[in-house]
Amino acid sequence: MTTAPSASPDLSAVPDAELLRLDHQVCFSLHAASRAFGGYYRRALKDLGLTYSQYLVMLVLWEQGPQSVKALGERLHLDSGTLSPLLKRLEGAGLVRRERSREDERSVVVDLTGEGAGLRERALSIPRGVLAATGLSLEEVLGLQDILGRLTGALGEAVDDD
Amino acid sequence: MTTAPSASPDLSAVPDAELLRLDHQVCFSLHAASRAFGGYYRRALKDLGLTYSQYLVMLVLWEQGPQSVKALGERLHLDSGTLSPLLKRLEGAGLVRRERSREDERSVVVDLTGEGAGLRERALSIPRGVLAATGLSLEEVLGLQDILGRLTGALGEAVDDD
DNA sequence: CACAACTAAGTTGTGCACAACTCAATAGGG
DNA sequence: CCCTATTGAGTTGTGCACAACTTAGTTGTG
Repeated sequence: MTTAPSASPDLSAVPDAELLRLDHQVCFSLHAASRAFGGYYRRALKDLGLTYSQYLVMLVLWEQGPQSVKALGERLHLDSGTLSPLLKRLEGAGLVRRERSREDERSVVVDLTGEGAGLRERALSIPRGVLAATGLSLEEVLGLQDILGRLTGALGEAVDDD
Repeated sequence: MTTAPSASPDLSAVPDAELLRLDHQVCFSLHAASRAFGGYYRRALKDLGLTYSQYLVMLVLWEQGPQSVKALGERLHLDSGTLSPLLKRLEGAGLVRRERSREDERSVVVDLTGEGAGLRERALSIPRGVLAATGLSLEEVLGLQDILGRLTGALGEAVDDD
């Protein structure tokens, strides 16, 4: 396959105004897709009494068991300002326990209660529905994940070295 | 090139538990990418005094001129509950004007002030930096947009017919 | 014309995301 | 050993997203 000329234009030759329009399209489509996902989950998770973000936390706990708030935050890219109140709500709902670590009193370990662990059974049917609702093939989903992962990594680095 | 067998497995043969893991990665990677984007823009837009969402609204106004809150909401997939306070803040910052339409007193038309229109010049340099920070080629960006657009559409429909 | 149905904005309440901060516990260097 | 720097959670304040609701204005129908 030869290089398609129109598919890899010299970026520096594209005028600012054109890029502003493109930017509109890109950040908008990402933002919109993320919120559309949120909307789907909001309905799917209503029965379980979970929000989208709470579901993400539960997924980590179901997969990887008890861990500190810090570890959860690293996996989910969230800080304590977001996690602390969220975990409090999960605790209030009886799904998790929070306990100060004995080895390091600064650390709080989050663990599933029996009810929290049991909720996993009811969550098992959700992903198939989501996958169907996306209308994407498995290949497309995997390709999407790959690009999104690289995007997140690159943007994170760009922010780090300010 | 022949079809790669592992790339299109029979989805119904994949166990629920496996999908719960995959699912984690899909919704999570989108969520994470969206927030990483937001983080980049937060810094890039600090000088302009805009948030990410305010920037999206300004992009629409720069491109398409004065329009009702409803029209803005349709373009951005946002409702008045989100837009009303956001527009109030933009008005407070002196970037937009809000005026009741004379033809239809229910409707409020949002228009750029001179200052708001002028801000576009300072925004012109942003997209090039973002594009560079993503580390993606223009083809990948366009492909991403395409998939995200279909995703949003499909999820929206899935939610509509509940 | 009257009045019921609908529509456009705005308000209220809940939850998430994140910056900036506090506080207590720990680790490390002199 | 002390004491300074760092770390882990949590709190506070701001803004976004959205459901549910209110209010005012418009449309359509009998």
